[in-house]
Amino acid sequence: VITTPPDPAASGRREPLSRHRVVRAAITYIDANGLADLSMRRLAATLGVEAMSLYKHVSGRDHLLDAVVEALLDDLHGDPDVQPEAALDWQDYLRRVANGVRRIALDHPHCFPLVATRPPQAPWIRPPLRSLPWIDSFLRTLQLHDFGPRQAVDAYKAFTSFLLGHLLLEVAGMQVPIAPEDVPDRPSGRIGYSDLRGYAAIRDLSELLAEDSADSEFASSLESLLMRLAPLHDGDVISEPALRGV
Amino acid sequence: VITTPPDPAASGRREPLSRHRVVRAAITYIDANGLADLSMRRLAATLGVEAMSLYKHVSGRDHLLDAVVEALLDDLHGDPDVQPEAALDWQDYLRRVANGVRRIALDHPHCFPLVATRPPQAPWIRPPLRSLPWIDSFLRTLQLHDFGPRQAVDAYKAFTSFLLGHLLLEVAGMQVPIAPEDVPDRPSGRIGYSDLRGYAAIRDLSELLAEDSADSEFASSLESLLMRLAPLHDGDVISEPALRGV
DNA sequence: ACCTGAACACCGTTCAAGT
DNA sequence: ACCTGAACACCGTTCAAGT
Repeated sequence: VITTPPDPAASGRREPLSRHRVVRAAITYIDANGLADLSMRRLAATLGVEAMSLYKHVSGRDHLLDAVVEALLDDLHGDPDVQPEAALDWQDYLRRVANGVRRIALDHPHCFPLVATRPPQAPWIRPPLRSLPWIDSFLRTLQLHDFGPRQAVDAYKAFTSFLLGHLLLEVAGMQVPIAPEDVPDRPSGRIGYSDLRGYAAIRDLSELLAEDSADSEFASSLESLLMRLAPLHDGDVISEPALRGV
Repeated sequence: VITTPPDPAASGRREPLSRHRVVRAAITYIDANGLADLSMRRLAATLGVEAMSLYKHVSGRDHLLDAVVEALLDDLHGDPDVQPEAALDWQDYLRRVANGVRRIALDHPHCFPLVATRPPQAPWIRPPLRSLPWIDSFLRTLQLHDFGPRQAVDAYKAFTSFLLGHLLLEVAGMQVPIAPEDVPDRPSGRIGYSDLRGYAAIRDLSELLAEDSADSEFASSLESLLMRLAPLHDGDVISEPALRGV
């Protein structure tokens, strides 16, 4: 279960255990063993230290999990692919951000539920685009591309709903527990073909249901969102229906 | 913290504590005290019983939480508003189901994260439409309204993504913890206006961001999804873009 | 048949004590 | 200054014992 052995006789045995090192170790641990297995005691063991030492750097389990989320978002925010300057137009920018967030989800499937579901620090912060730097550059970039204030905010809302729904379901489809606290293996209670007696519609469509269409689903749903946002931006694409006031 | 007192001298003191009663008590407890506060011991106290008695009926905390989800979905599945026969056409059916699921979310904001994030029992099951009866009637109803097998499944996927993203964010915006395990109150770490120094775009748009547009956002995004699904159904509405193959 | 007391192996977190 | 041992108040879960 332990990922890294306590590092008993490594070179610099007394590396002073910074906050950064604790958070990084947590990400590694979650990626390897799942969120359900993470405890302060076990994480500490990974670092060759006792649980109580962690409290000098993270002030509690909850704050540690928040720090994990922040670290992942900061990594992405620094990615050259998602810099406003890298984008040709606003559609290109949204595609880059969308694919960047999706990369977090696919690279850290055990961590993503945390990004998606940790309670935001303010009611207007919407996962998964949930750090102040992200929200600020997102809004600023759209306005740079001629979105008005209301349009930029509407786009933020629609875009985050889209990302959250798709990516949480994509990660769930990888059979990673979505709920942070969950047990990773549920050998019992798993539904098999034989449980579908009485559910003819499901049985008839079972191959289609099981088909992994996450890639094309994500892409086409994103394009559909871009089309929906276009009339927001300027009236030249489609006049009906407007996003507002339905 | 305790909702219902242990019922010390009520009429039928020896009501025999069925599975149904345990699950119902759990829903009541979560609605009142939040998911974070639910423990087997505390729930038992609510029923005037010791924790160990619960295990005769629910086989563990995880199964109890699954049973809560199932109960909420079963309630909705029995609602006359969402019966296939009640719907005028497929758009009307999807609107009814969407609003039904939204009602669960708004009536039980502390429970909904469970519906959204409990690991599904099979990879092709997509929260929040996650019970076999629901999936079966959903697919059957769409096919009744001339959706082909592939179109029905695509609609299931797009519809669930839409519901999950919107409703999870709407509930989060009510400041209910999204993550099942979380502490409900975080007095520290809450972002206020003064923390926005350096984030001019956020500060400029703060009233728009804080505006509660959940109703219109849900409605207009739903209409947008219906438009997107229409060409799937038959070619008569819009020819471009098709959902598939983008 | 139904419920419970006591116990087990864990948690997160605290604080005075060690080095 | 940094880490730890021991302790506290909890968990979920088990099992033999009570009624």
